[in-house]
Amino acid sequence: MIRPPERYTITAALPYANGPLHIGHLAGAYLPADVYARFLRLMGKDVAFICGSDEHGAAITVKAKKEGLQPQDIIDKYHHLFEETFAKMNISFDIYHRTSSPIHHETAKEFFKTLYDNGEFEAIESEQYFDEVAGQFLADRYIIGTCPKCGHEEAYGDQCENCGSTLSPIELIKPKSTLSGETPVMRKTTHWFLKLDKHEKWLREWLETGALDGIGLHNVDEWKNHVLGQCKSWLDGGLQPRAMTRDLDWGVDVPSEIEGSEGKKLYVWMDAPIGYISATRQWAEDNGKNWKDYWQDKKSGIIHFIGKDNIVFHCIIFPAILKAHGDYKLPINVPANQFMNLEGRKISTSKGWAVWVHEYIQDFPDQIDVLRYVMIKNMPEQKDSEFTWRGFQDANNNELVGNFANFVNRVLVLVHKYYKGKVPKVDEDVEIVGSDGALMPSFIDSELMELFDKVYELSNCIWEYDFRGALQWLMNISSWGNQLLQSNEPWKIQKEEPEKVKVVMNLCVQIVAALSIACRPFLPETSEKMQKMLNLKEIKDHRELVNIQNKLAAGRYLVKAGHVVGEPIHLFSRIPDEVIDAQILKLKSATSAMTDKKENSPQDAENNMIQFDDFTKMDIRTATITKAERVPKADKLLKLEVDLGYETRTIVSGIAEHFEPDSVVGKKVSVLVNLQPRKIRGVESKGMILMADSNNGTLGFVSPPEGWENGQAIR
RNA sequence: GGCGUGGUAGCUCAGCUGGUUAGAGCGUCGGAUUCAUAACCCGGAGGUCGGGAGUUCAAGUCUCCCUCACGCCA
Repeated sequence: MIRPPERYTITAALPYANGPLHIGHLAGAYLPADVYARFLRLMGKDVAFICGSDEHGAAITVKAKKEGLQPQDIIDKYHHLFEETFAKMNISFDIYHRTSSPIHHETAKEFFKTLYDNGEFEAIESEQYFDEVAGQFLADRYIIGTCPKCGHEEAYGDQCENCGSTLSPIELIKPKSTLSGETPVMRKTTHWFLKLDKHEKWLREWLETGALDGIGLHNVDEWKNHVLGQCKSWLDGGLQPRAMTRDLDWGVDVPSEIEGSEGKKLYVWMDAPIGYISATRQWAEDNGKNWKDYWQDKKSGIIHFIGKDNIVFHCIIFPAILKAHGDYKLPINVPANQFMNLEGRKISTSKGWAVWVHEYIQDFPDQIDVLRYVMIKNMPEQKDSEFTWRGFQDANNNELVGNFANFVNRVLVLVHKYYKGKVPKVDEDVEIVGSDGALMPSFIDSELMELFDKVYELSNCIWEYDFRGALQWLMNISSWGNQLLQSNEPWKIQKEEPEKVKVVMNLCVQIVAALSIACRPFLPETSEKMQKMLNLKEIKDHRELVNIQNKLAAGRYLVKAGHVVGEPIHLFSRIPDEVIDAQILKLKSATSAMTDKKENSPQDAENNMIQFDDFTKMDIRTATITKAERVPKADKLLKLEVDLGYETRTIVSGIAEHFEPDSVVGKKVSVLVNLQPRKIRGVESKGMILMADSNNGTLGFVSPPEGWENGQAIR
């Protein structure tokens, strides 16, 4: 018998700080972790919910180089974007930390040193490609060359995108460094390898039985199939020593006390998961807690929420590291989610096929809970799942508006109408119609038991990481409320049977009150609104769900008779077709823009030669912007008037996200004047303003020198 | 290529250790209703469970082969 923990350490995968978050990230790790953490708090548990930015590694250095920035600039940009995005999505981290912080470097180094001292490492020398111009060793993906299998000339060191075969850098014909363009040379390097093979035996026992040295630590039945399957597959293949260091210039240093540490950094899978620990330390320091309680105490349970691509690292490598250190507890579960697809295709950052969370927040600022709802409803818990904008619209309009918000609204409206907002006192012996229909008489106490059962079922689903199931119970409760109203029809019997109506309405108020707490793990903002609407005291996220279950089980009411509820407001509103159409359009134009960009990269420019005549066909003129206004219902478009000297004309330009209308009036610009006119959002655009596009998404006008006349030819 | 996970109604998904007419939500069709954001409520139609073979008195649920998707590894 394994005792449930008293204290929980909940971690969500550290997002890598080199690009924004999309909905797949939310559905995969952050929302399930948040639902669980919020639920645990409502169940009265001690919770540390930990996350932070993963800020090291070659990809960040390379991105910085490409954009002419420092790595620090990149990580700051994304760290702050992540922080803001999570805050707005109401992900309730106790701390959102970062691996570039001193406390993390210190913790990670200490960890490495301990493992080193414990003799867990083995130094192995190997040869790797080295870029002599850039002065560094090259990660596999920063080497390109000709694929030995299909002859594709731009295969990466780890994979050929043309034929899909996996490669090693040594196989590439004519390898080239993507950093300098030079041919790299082989050079010897030494790294420290974790002797994973040594840990195979106990890992197998632990993963297969949930026990370590015969002592049960967790129940394997609670682990997901695909997680165990993946781990078993690794174990069956035999574990090999694995490098825990890299030749990099951006990361946590190998402790200087160790001989040969110069230029070596910790491997990301040593670095990032320790980020969970260092974040906990920081949080404990800030809040007067003892961090060891959350990582080393028997009464604590560690749970890692991650996506399926991270399974072996969290179930094998990190546990091995923790055990090798000696002081740490192992996770009691790693409920990895699968992936979320978008409109029938895989989400792809490079192809622009994604819904960015920060953009959603901009486009739907008052509908944060709607995204949370739809993400949880379609959470890829057991298999890859699917997000569609139509599905999003349907779920909002039919389930959140039609079922949930509608029930809450009709209850409050009726309570105001019949009792001026005062919850009526009831005679418990008055019979009402049960939700099963006209022939099933019932009483309020048995219906309150029914409410208890439903809330209990919902809780149970969450304990089992079945968040979709839990969400269905939530909707089941409000649907049941709608049925109760429908079968009793207060609006028909209020005159003849006011006592019966009192019972029905009182019951419905209890249901709404229960919903306001039960919905909180999923829909925190809605919970808040409902509490205010009901005039109940603020939720402190401590034991509220336990309390209502106790009350209901004891046959007590959640809201007392005589309590006055506030005015009803609409919790959700319908989303019209146009809004959805616009999102679908945005998605499609983002992908095609991405494809265009790729085709027009400088490397490709040589292959896309045009003739001189092609150029002379273009009539480009100097001009001045005389008027500018936003195009209604279009985020990106400005309607401009430009003075060409010989005439003024209207041009619609997609620069509204970069410039305020007022700021562009008077600007000297270059205009392509003989472009085929086109109607954009109902406005005829005659010509195009030339813009310079930087890589980091800013635009600048291509302007003639100061004092130049309008209408002059540019050639 | 090897391994893992999955392929169930139009859509999104549940179906534990094999056992009565395979479930839910949404959509659809029909009906009823007006307290409510044309929301709600009731009812019907619709799957033989990716394909094939096998084990069994009995298979979506076990075995084998094939196939498709995704992931991990080489």
